[in-house]
Amino acid sequence: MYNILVVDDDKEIVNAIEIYLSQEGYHIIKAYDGEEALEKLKENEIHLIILDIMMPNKDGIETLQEIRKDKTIPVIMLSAKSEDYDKIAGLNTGADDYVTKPFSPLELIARVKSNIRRYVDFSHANDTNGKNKNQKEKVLKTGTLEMNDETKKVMVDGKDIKLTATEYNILKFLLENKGKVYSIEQIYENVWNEESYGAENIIAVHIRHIREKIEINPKDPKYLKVIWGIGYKVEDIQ
Amino acid sequence: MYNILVVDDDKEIVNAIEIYLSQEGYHIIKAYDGEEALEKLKENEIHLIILDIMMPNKDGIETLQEIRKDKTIPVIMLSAKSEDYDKIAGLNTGADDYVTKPFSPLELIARVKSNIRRYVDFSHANDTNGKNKNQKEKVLKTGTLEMNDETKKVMVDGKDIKLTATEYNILKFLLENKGKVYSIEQIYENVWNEESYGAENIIAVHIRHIREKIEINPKDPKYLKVIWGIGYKVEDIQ
DNA sequence: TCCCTTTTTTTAGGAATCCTTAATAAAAAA
DNA sequence: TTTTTTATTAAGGATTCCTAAAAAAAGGGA
Repeated sequence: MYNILVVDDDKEIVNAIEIYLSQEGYHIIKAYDGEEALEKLKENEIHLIILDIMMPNKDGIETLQEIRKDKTIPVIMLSAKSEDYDKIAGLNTGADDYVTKPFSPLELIARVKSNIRRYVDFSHANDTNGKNKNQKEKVLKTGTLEMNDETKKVMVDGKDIKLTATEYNILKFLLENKGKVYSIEQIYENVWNEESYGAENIIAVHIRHIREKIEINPKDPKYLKVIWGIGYKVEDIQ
Repeated sequence: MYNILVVDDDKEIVNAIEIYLSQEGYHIIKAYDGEEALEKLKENEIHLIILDIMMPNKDGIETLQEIRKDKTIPVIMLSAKSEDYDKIAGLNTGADDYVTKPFSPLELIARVKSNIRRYVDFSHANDTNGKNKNQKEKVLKTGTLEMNDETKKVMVDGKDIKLTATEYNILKFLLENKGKVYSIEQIYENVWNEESYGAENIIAVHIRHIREKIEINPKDPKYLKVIWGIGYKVEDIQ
């Protein structure tokens, strides 16, 4: 079975997580600060890490950066509700997912399962060719539209495009899944990490802004297309 | 259908909740304190729990902690007005959601549905073999008719077909069950997720539209056939 | 901290597209 | 032929999407 490293200075939370996840058949290894986490990571074979952001000694973001120097295992960040700055910082430094406290046990379980599945699926899928798919593709591309997720630069026809954070995230999500059609709800839930609740126009507005920036003729989009009654997609162009 | 355990010492509230939720097709099991709740939980297969925080004998938080020792089903906490301390305490001890009293029936129903959708529908689907059973086959096919449910593309003889959302859903339903014959009522109920109520022509109209798009000769359909007096089917062709 | 700028969300109106209804025609069964 | 069932057609009414602009929130610099 899989070993999960749980890192949080709040012992109650660590214990609670242990209860939830061990019921699902995972084996839990605990750490209470960043330093300890790095030690445990060396000593054990870990398949996934749950990492709190606010911690003494070495906080979650620093710890994550250390981890990422030589590991690509999935990391789920834990952050207190309102510190969404941390969310972004965490995600930009290599987290695979995040969960806000207080969190629902089932949500945590779902995310753990999903991240493990993705990780395991990918690592089995590509023994043959040299490229490691665990390292997510950093440059996303369709037609003449390019997005470099490391530098956060977006280009169309070789020209720089300046997107806002939200616009970037929406485009990134659709570009990572180019060709596939997603409903407004799905887009919202994937980009905001929250349940969508009547947030339909928000997407429409951002879509329009993105189109204004990446499309030659926003009224007849080449990349960001609507599938009437179903959702949106980014066209997959060779 | 789903069984919901409702726990509150106020019988009126329990009865009110029963009325709301049974109208939505849920089966309600009642308990009036924490001890009773734990008993009912042992005796029945419960899919979701609605749990009041303030109760005699054993309060909601204690009860929740007991539950969490060996169950991971979704729990929605009920808390009086503004005691948001309880909310947080409840969530940190493993609640998945909470609703404050007084609550609107619609809000409660929405949260129940959302929690069941997120955590119950999917959880049992992929235990046995590697493949997720909920993940239906992505590409549906019969003869030269192909449907890709990820890209929402439909092709006949290699040519793109543009269907509307409803047409797509009808064809998808019949294609997922190719060869089988469904009555107009069954098609309506499966595609609209509502009781069919004399809405017979609707299907006929859509069927005609689909035929116009996918059939060479709509009057003598090759794929979408009528079984006179019984219903429609999509022919299963190798 | 406050102010200014930028970004995000909300609101509202209009436009495009699709769904449903209803009426009639055609086909199959009785 | 009569009855029942399905097919066809066309027009409102309803959805869904687009657009603009203003309000609200977030970010940045003094």
